[in-house]
Amino acid sequence: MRILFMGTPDFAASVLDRISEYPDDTIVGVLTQPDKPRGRGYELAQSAVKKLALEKNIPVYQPETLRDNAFLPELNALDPELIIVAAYGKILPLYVLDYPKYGCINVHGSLLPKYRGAAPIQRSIIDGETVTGITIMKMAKGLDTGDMMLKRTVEITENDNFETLHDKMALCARDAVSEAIKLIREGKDVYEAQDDSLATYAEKITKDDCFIDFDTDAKSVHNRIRGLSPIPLAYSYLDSKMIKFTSSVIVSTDGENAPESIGKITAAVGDLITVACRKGSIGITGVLPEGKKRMSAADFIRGQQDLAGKKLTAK
RNA sequence: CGCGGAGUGGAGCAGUCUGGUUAGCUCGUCGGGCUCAUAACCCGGAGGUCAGGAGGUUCAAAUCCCCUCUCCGCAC
Repeated sequence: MRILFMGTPDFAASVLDRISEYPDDTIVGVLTQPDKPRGRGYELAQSAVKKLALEKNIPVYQPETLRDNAFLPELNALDPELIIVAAYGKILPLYVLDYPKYGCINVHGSLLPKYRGAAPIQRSIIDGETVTGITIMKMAKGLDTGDMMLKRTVEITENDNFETLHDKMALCARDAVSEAIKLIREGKDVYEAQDDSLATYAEKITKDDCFIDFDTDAKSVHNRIRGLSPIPLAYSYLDSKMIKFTSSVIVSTDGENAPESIGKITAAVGDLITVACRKGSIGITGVLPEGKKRMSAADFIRGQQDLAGKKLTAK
């Protein structure tokens, strides 16, 4: 089958890595987001998918826009029979969706119709979910609203963070996609409509999402920290400097704390910085201070004086 | 040339603004002691050309000036 792949981040690259190995299929091309000046010094950065595609000598296309038939000439030339989309980051116009004989298949990182949108993996951890999964669906006009073809569940353990869950999801996604391709090839693909009334949305993670409000229970704080680790990382401010948290443990879930002590560092001993939440307290085990490198709580404590008693604040 | 922080014994930091005795702290490490025992405690030791430049200023530079390299945070 002639397959056109569309995707951008790591998650998508993992899927591409798998399907590009199948002898029965040919990846005729890859669409990914254009290189953009990113990072310190505004250096041009290539997407994970682009890097992989270049390694595998797959033609890469990086159109700024697909609208107004902008990609139609290339589409005609590539003539894909199936389009597979995984976190591409652009809306596909109808002329693209309708082109391939077998349609456009999307790999999404949640059990739809829950967590439609850009950041399902992070959001599911932040919300404290214990199960999530991969859904393969036929793409429709709306955002992640298409009819579903197959689902695979993935367990979220208490110690999963964005990275570990992401990796599990990526592995699962590769399997799901290859199975989907097989079903399509055999004509055994069947679809089920989503129940829109159960839909929830996992919006893109913003800076506001990363700020930790300790005025909540310890578990929520922990979920936020792990859901955003190792990137972009949850943060707060200590002595007017930003400090991010790379990992944490729940110290206690009980005990209401007085409003004035919320966010206060109650202890900084060994490898644990204990912070009071509204309910219970959280133990920070890894930090990234502004201008510094990632380090363990123990290292941070060593270099600080009188950590205990200080307060984590909003700016 | 987007903004900013930082390079000091193995680790994390202080000292730099207001140059000047043996470069300090919390750990780690090595040796010894105490102890039924210990990651605890006590004593002692090793380990640094203060990122680099046979640069500049000075009687004197980790500290002030210049150049290079590297790392990092923000923003995008």
